[in-house]
Amino acid sequence: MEPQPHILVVDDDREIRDLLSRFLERQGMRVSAARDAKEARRLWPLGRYHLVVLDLMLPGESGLDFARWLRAQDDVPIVMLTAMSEETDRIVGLELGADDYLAKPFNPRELLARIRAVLRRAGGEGGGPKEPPARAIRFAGWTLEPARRRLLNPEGVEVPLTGGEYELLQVLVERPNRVLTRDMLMDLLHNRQAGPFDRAIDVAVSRLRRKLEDDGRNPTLIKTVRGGGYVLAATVERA
Amino acid sequence: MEPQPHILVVDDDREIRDLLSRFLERQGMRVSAARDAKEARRLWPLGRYHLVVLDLMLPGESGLDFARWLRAQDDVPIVMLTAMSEETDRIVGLELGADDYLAKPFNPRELLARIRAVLRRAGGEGGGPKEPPARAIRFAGWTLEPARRRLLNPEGVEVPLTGGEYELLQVLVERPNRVLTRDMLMDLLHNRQAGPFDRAIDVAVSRLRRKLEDDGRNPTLIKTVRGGGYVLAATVERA
DNA sequence: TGTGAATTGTAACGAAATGCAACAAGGCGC
DNA sequence: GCGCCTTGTTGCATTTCGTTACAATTCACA
Repeated sequence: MEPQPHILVVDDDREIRDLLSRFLERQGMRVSAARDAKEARRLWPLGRYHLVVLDLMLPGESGLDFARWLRAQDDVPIVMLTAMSEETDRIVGLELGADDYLAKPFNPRELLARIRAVLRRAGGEGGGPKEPPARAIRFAGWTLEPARRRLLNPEGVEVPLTGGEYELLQVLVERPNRVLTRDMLMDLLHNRQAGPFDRAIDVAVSRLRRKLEDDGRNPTLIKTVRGGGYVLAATVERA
Repeated sequence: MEPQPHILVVDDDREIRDLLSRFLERQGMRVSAARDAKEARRLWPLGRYHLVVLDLMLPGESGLDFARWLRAQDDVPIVMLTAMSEETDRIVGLELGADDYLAKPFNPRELLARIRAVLRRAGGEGGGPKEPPARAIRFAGWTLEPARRRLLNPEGVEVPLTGGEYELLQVLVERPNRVLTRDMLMDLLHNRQAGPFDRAIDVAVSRLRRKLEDDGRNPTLIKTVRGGGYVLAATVERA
């Protein structure tokens, strides 16, 4: 296991700084806090931070500007906090390179979960065994190359996949012979819940099937489980 | 065959603990319950649990942390219960190694189904080696391939089965020469009870028989036990 | 053995779930 | 701003499966 993750919290609200410091430290992390971008800039070279929790609404220089500066320094993961729950803000933040986003007021526990998720994704935290194995994955003649994020057909020719199609296939391939409900797929792919009449997953599967040359009327690879979801019906092996 | 699975339920809601205890015990499982992580930790060494049902939202130490601890102890399967809003937690949970999850409020029957699925996937309990690779199953010349979710006739040609037909056949093949009542089949296939005039199973068997070229008037493979149910009359061997 | 009640087999029907083409909204590069 | 690409939505065709109806079979019992 990695030593302690070291977190930098940047927020002008003293109460939040203290709360987060206590809470995250109790969870086994080291925490430093800054009240604004200026102070954060001063702290930055003094420690090796694994992740920055950044309030967007800061006095003086905005959190977005500071995030931009951070990005220029290093690719440290950033989790943004903001009072505005507008989707656009989220987009702006994510485009800027934030790794996740949380609207205020937030549940510390949820922030913790996201911090951990981001750290794990960043490959920090002990290089857990859950890291994306960059090895090629073979199933039913096909090859999925996570390293290159591409799919090769049995003849070894690349079949172009869109981002969404790749993600879906990856999720399926990681759980072969297991029925994945639409809910789960929605969760794993988009972090959101499926509405009652949501057909997005069906359509995504349909599109993926076509690229895999799998006939939806009589599928071989991605089987439908009526009332259940979908299963990858194949044995997968990691090269 | 299998000893009683022993389940540990960790949830702070007394009503849920009681409900699950009663329900799962009625399904032939042994159940222990804990109200929080602390109590669960105390119970852990006292029993050999085959599976843990874990609420993510616990007072004191979070379910996520407890799951992490559990993982460090043992690779016991975990099924998580989550509130709808904890989307991130669900993701983190799965990444952490939970084997499945269910959003609250949940249907006990559905939980039961998932528990069974996870136990089955965990490959016979008792801490045997992991996941016996789903081998092909042969009976009376026919071959059922769980890995590909398909059926081959004695000539080796695939006979397309619908999802329901496949499930039914799988259930039968896993219990050869054993009479399965309609109730049992209904339970195993749909997690629900058969109504008094429920003919769904009969019709399903009829449809499956046709694909297996088994004459309903004089069946060879799937025999009818009047007043009882159905039996797969064949010796099965796993390749 | 004959008779009626139960039970089972299965064709037919229809509600619900799924496949997917067509459309639309938004992102991205120019 | 203007297309191209990606992806969600909608509508409709198709498939699946439960229900119903009725015929065939079995059983109890005279």
